[in-house]
Amino acid sequence: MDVRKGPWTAEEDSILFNYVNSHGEGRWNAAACSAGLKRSGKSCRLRWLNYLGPSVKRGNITLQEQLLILDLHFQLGNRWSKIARYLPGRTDNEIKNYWRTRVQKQARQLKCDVNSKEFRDTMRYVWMPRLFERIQASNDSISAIAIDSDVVQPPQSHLDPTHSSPSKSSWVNPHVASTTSISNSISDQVQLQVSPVSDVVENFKLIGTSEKDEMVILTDQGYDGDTMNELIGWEESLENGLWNEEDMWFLQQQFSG
DNA sequence: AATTGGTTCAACCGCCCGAAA
DNA sequence: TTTTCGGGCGGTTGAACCAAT
Repeated sequence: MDVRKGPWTAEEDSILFNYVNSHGEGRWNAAACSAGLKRSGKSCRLRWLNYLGPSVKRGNITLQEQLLILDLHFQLGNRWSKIARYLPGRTDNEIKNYWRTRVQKQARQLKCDVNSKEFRDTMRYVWMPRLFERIQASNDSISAIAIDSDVVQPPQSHLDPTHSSPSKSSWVNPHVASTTSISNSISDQVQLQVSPVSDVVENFKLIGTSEKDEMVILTDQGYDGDTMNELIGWEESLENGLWNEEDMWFLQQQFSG
């Protein structure tokens, strides 16, 4: 039998959307047949979970979400579906794509392995703290999230005419933190909306005060002068969103002395 | 205006696991 | 106990898009 592959049409989307809405999820092979879709059950499941599902959140990954992804990847590795559970509305596919297109790209530009100590330390002691600072400085601050902490992303879909753009501060699921065993991490700070106390954030506080001592922290992580120079001279990074001009200024303040 | 090279992301593939037959 | 099947997962691909030349 002929099974269609490739991009889904609006008509196929509509058929699957209506079918799942009236029959529920699961039994995807049977669903594909019953709905009259010339698609594999797998393809239907994927389309629903990654695109059509009412909880799928669209739009750019926020600073908070970036921070969560980095922190969770530290703890869980490439367990995309597990990471996705901490980011309501985001799919494992989306997170995996973010990691591959943004994070791995940074490693390539630094000419180091994404799993190397150098790169992991760069993330942990430079990139993540800067993200955290930017979150605090922006309107997306954690205090703002705390105000909205009881707001969970409402169901939405591109097929739903009432669909509105996601609220910037409504992605936090207050139920997640209570079910996670991950502790003392940024994910907890964000999920629980409490004041920052994690190791990473503590280190950031130290680094962020621009005191000379903090260079010790960084050099203790194994950076030599050349590596630091590469970091500082890494101006292409300005263009891809991970570092902004303020970041580069910050790095220069920290490392050029 | 056409071409080229890089980036993004939706979709597929292959493997694995657990439940049911 | 073995086989089959549905579903989940991580890795990979390729079309669409965009910016630079």
